[in-house]
Amino acid sequence: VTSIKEVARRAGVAPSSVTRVLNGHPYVSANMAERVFQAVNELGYRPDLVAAGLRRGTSKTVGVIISDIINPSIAQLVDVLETSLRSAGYGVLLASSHGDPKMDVESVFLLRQRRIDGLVVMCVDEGTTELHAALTLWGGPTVLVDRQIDELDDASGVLSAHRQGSLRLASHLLELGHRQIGFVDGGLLGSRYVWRERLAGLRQAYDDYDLPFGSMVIQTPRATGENGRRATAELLDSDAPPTAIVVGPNLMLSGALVELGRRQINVGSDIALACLDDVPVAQLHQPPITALRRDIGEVARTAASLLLAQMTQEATRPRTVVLPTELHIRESTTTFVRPTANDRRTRKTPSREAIAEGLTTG
Amino acid sequence: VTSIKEVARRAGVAPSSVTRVLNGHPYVSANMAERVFQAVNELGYRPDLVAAGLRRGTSKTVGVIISDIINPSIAQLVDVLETSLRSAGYGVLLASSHGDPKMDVESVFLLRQRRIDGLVVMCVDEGTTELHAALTLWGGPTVLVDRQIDELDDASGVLSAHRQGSLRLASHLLELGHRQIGFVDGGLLGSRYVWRERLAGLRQAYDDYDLPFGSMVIQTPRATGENGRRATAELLDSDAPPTAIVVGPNLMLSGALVELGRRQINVGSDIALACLDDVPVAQLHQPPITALRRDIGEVARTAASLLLAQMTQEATRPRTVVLPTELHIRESTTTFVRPTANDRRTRKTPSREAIAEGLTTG
DNA sequence: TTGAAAGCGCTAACAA
DNA sequence: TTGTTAGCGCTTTCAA
Repeated sequence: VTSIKEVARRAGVAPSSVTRVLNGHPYVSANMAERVFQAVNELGYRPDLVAAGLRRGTSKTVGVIISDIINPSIAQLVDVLETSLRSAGYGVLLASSHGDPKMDVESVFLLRQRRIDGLVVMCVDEGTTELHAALTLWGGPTVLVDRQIDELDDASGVLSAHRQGSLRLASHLLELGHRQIGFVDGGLLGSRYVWRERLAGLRQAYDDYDLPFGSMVIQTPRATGENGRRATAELLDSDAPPTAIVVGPNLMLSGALVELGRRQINVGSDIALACLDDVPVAQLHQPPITALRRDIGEVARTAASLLLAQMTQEATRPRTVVLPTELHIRESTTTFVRPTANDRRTRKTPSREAIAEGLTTG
Repeated sequence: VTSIKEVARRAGVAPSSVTRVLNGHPYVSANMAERVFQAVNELGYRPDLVAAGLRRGTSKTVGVIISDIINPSIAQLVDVLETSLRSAGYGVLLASSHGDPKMDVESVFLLRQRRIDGLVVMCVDEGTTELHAALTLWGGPTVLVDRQIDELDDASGVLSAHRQGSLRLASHLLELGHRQIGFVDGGLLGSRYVWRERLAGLRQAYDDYDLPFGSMVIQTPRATGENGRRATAELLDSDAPPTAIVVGPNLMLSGALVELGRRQINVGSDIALACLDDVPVAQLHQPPITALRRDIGEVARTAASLLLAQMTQEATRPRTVVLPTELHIRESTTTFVRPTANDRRTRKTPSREAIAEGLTTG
């Protein structure tokens, strides 16, 4: 309500001088600075960032496109992202697509209309040409999180090494003698990149052991508890039920645990179970559940810093950073009586790091 | 990048005419409208909402202050809120406090600087005078969700009938013969209103049955799985261990289940268990867990519509709406062998609706 | 070191 | 029915 003019009038100076004082212009007399500060305090003046942005050509606002905030991992990402960006003076404009790829596209347009300085993309489907077109049209600083768009060459990216993680987890299970691995994840509405990489790692593990691909893979549209439960039931009811199950995080894991509980199948002793994200429940569960861990906070902080670099430094080239995934082996897979002990074999290639990616690429 | 001037030039009209066409001004010739639309399409023009907002004095943006988006209930609220507001043409600026009441206050100032048209408050601590001062200074359309600030008389509110729900749940347990009820919730960093009301309902239930208050109440600072587990352990290790446990949602519930599992205490047969929110796990669990349900989507939609009413209709008085809570009784409480059958008694007042609040108040 | 003036992109009042 | 003009609140030349 109080504008810069009122402050100027009260301090007996010109509006431009108020700006100079507040923005730390080098040439201001101590006398004027003091008068301005006093007026500012008396009036409780806070500059209008929208007006300033219009003039400066920068809004100090970042758009964040998310597929579905109900997913706790995404919620955490948004949380840390907001913290990092806020401390750099940026506000976060949120656009959720609720699992609808069309909203991904519309969000890009809407955020662009709001003059965002940068964009973080955690969309539903990064594979549509409409989205590629919209992002190209936008053309500003962009970071893709756990998504890959080859058609977009001037965007930064933060990826987790899902393929490597999946490979390690599957190798762990194959090493223990498992041959039938059930694989349940909510991939249809979510990142294509993550799904593709996880599956590739799984395939590679069988390949490394010179075994035929023995996984039954179920991809659910949404990562809900009911879908997790149903997919688990489907696995258990199949002709060749798995001796080990790998399941997506959060509600999917809960759903799987519920179905196993109903059938009185004990995790660890009757079946091996592992989770694709190291969520709290995995650690709390008795027995503790083997899981892949990635540092979501670091993913978010990296995304923020890549974006800030692009927004503040003109010359910054977009970069893609791949962050590591760790396998945390716990009792849910280690206490299992070896299912096919007579068929033990070792990896044909000695190094399990064969496909390890470099941690950063230009 | 393309401004209204370029559109005007291409269409051979004045900029103001472009505005008129795009904003549906009544007096525009079909001829001009067509030329403008064509130019708009050719250039892919989308008006700059920031500039329009500066001129109009309205930003079509709403600020949302949240305590912690990690909480799935809050995530869902934000999700539905965003949907409702977006379809009314508003963008959502998110400000998370990460459990720090000071950030609540700072967020109000920051959002104000960004010229928001309205504010949704789901802050960490609605009880500080600093926040009251900041909100009063802001003075625009405001909706408090599950929070109550008496000092603020021109804000709308959406509340859930937590007291009534808690009363019903506790009555249900007392009716079954339980006398020692363990009560675990993460209230310290979160809404004072919710905590206060839930506790009041619990107290009232004992009162209605003319029984001495027999609950052991544990308030954890954050609603984490580990805190839920630890509080449950504390209850079970106490001198008078409870025969029934009431626990907060999500991770708190998971934590409680874990601790009971570790001790081989079977839910339903060895102990009664109920949850303060009807989260998916409560329904999936075997046996299904008795829970209080509120429609979070409706809470969010109500908040959105109250805010929209205040933002669009000048004369709208702020309102507070109380939405119902339902008790869903499931096997986790009904299969329990009555713990103190020799001490059965009925409620002294016949109506359990004694404290039922009216569903809406001015 | 400070003030006056112009302008960011849009819209609304006024004039034609 | 349409064009011209002024101005939202701020910042940035330019001039003093």
